[in-house]
Amino acid sequence: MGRTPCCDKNGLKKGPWTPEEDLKLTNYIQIHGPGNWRTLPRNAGLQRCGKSCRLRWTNYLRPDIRRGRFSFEEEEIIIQLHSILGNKWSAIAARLPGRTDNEIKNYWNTHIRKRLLRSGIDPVTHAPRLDVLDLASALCNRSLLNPQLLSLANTLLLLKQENPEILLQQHLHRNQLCNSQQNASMASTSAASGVSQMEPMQANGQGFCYDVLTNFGYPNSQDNLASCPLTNASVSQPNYVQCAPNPTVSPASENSNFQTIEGSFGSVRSTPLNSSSTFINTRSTDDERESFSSLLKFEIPESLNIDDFM
DNA sequence: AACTTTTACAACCGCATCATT
DNA sequence: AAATGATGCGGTTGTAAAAGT
Repeated sequence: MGRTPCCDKNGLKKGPWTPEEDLKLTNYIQIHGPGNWRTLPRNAGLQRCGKSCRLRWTNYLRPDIRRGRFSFEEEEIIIQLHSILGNKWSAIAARLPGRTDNEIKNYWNTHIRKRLLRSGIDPVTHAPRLDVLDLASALCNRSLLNPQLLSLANTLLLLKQENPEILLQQHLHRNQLCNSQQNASMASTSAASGVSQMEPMQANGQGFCYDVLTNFGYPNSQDNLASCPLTNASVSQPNYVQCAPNPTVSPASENSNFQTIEGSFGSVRSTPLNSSSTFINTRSTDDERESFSSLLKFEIPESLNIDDFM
């Protein structure tokens, strides 16, 4: 379909907005409300195109915008939502009141993405980066990863490419199991302590349950979120895969707090159900966030230039 | 102190989608 | 049904500030 430019660019100003322009736009919208962006700049006495006005308003001037740095809880939510929604910034922003899609997108690209990369997590798939990890392992001349995990991950990658339906079935089945496990866990925790530390993750009974399988399989599935507005409390930890510090496979009995991928996948660790989420969520500074990253069981050596893999 | 590089984020651009005629 | 307009979205760019040399 033919589509004309949103405005005649001749004579219209571009670039950063001045306080005077902001004032004009704000005053006009306070009186007439937002909308009619094509005619708004002329009526408001602005030498801008409507699109520019709309963006300035929605991304900066809107009174309900929550400015300032992102809290750790917000960051967690963003990571979790991104693992499911992908780069659907507006959908993510819709679940973070006061934050704009542009702001989230920028924050992702400048902070979160880099942090995930440093932690050996692929920011697109949210899965461990096998290329980096393999190389890191080789450089360090020691096995950082459970070889069975690497083998499993490779298998999953192949499965994803060749027959994604299998992973979907596994994923659906696993979510059911996961929910029941979480409910059971909450019940037992509550019974033992009287106060459940898991409660925030499961407050709505629809707690998230992400793992390697989920993210290898369907990072963009939106089904679970369509009718599920998130609160800080309803989001669990990111799906960092914890790898055994030594090459031997830890017996499941030693790590009962780790779920196993059922069926043929054996004892690969996944999202811890009752680990340190409470502890983590109390942290907020950059250094502290970095220390959270250090909780990961594998690390990328300094000698490895992550940028080469970006 | 001067210059260069990096970082952070506001703003722009082009395309997609929905609404209206 | 097709054409057009309005708005929204996501990728990308530009630039000021901060950090490094």
